[in-house]
Amino acid sequence: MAFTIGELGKATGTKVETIRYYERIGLLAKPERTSGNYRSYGKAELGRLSFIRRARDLGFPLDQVRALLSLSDDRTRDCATVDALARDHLAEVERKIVDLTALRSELSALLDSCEGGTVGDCRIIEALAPPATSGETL
Amino acid sequence: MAFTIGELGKATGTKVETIRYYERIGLLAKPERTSGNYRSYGKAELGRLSFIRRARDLGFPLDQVRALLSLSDDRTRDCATVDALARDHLAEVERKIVDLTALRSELSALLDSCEGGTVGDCRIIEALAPPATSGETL
DNA sequence: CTTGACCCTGTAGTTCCTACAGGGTGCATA
DNA sequence: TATGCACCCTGTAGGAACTACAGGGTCAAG
Ligand SMILES: [Zn+2]
Ligand SMILES: [Zn+2]
Ligand SMILES: [Zn+2]
Ligand SMILES: [Zn+2]
Repeated sequence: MAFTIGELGKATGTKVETIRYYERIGLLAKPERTSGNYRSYGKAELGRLSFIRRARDLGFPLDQVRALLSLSDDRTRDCATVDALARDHLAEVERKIVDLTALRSELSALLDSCEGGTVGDCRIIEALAPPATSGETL
Repeated sequence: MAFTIGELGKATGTKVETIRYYERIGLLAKPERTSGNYRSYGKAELGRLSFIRRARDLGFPLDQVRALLSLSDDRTRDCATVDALARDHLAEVERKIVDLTALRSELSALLDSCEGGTVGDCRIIEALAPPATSGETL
């Protein structure tokens, strides 16, 4: 029924240092200690850390995880805030996908255009170098 | 013909602090100084900083930018190394797109499944909470 | 001559961990 | 009992790529 920090880590896929870090920043409460000053965790902490990890896996940053945790405490409240948080995060993920997709096109166009040869002829370098105002070496 | 740091920043879309940062980490050489100890830049620095910025905009991390810069110096060399760098980076971008796309599906499925109501019924919270081993509040 | 925009240095903060260094603790084994 | 060894403790620093002060100088205009 009681875990050491290492066991809690194994159970949740979290490194020991990360758990201590979460404690330091107040995301996890300070747990009880054994006589030998080891942290001692129970089911409640396991649940809380699992929650945190799943939210992190979904890409929520820690401050949003914090918000989700405190929202989830009051089960009678309207879930609109939770949903808004998730919607915001989804929008952010979508923005990143758009950005990266544009990047991918640029990069692959660059790669397609390079035909090998010397750096002097490489289209990738050429694309990076500033527009030739007059013909001299960088 | 000579720019202040602010002018160089405006010309390249770079914050002044970022330029000083690049200098500190050796990505830009220490420029000349005016009598009043202001940094003074010329065309060459403008070109180099533009190169850096474009590479950054394409998502290359600074150490790869550094590598690209030093590769671009020797224009007679084979461009295979440049191309390999770009290919690696493209692969990385593609990995991120895959990850984010999976994330997007998960998030939007979650959002679709929530029908409003209280936090107690919210599917988003439910999906984050650990599998109910017995029915108690977190 | 004063105001304001700009510049200088140096340091600390951001995000989310991760990695030591320099110690204790707990359990098995020889 | 001594000795490993795996694990735990605290506290601090690093890493990526900036960003933001604080506490000053400099320069051009009015
Ligand atoms: Zn987000
Ligand atoms: Zn090439
Ligand atoms: Zn990359
Ligand atoms: Zn909901």
